[in-house]
Amino acid sequence: MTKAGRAPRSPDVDRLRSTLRSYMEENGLRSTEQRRVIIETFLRARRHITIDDLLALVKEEDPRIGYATVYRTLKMLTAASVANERRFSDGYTRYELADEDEAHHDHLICLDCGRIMEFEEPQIEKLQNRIAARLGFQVQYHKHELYCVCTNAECPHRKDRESE
Amino acid sequence: MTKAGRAPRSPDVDRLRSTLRSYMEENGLRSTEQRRVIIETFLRARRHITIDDLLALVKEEDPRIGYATVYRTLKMLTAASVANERRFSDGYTRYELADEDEAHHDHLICLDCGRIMEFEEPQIEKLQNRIAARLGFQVQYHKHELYCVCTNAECPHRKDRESE
DNA sequence: CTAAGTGCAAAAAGTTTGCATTCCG
DNA sequence: CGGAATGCAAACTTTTTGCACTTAG
Repeated sequence: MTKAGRAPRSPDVDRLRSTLRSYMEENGLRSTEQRRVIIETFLRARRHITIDDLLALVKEEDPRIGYATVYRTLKMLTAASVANERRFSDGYTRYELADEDEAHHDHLICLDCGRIMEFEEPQIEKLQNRIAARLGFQVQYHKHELYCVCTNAECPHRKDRESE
Repeated sequence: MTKAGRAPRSPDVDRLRSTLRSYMEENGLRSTEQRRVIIETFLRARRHITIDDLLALVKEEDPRIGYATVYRTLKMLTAASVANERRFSDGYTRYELADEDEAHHDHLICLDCGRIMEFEEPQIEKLQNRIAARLGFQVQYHKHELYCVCTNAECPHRKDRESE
């Protein structure tokens, strides 16, 4: 439950910044005004943001920044292991900070309102590793998504459900 | 384990045919030569086939059948709950027969050779339902995919792994 | 007959890239 | 300065659709 809903400001941000700094240095990448704005906005943004949504936020700060720069910056963050790409079933690629337990959390997607929540369940991790081992495999990464409807009648997000 | 690898010819095919027949009747849909070829080919094909691959098989039988017809026929099968669409991380939409336990199996994808295997683990089902309930949700459907590498050195499919 | 289905080619929708220009280091 | 980064627009990739023609019922 602790991770449900909006993730708290991650304490990892500092670590991520320094990871990124190293990555950029090692690869001779430059720190530009656009990248700074995009990265700061991304660090502040909600998790699982799409390029379009991030671009909109970025444009509030500097309207001249274009889609391609946001796109390329997110790719850079991904390459630096500071961000992770996620593809849910809505056709968009979404990005999230690659914080510490990134490898261990999964997602619950609300079919009513599109909210995306996170959960962790070590027991499921164990079971899936066991299954893979039994079949002769080792899990490199996984995807576990629960597409749900809200059971709380008072949920303010609940909507468009008269059709049942 | 019993479901690993190629699924056995499902005994559900008869049931699916009749489901489809009803669906088409109820909706005033017609049985055409193209649809018959596409459907028979699909029923015979391996699971998780892409439109392109199915089209190739279909063209062996009748080269004049086009992509759009295969596309629309698979959409029809999906609407009739005879097939299910699956999107893995390779950019293609894949289709599988919606057999009995379709709702309960998940997938293991081999990163070495792209093979897709199935597994079932009722305990994971239970755990995920419990998690959703705790957060105030009910699972409608889910996606659980394990992206793995093969641990069997003799695996004939194993390849392109010298780079580690 | 006529509404449904087909095949083609064009439109969408998202992602990726080429290139002239700008700018960091 | 020189190579890296940017912004635009064009190219791609895969899915979806419009339309004139064909055909099942």
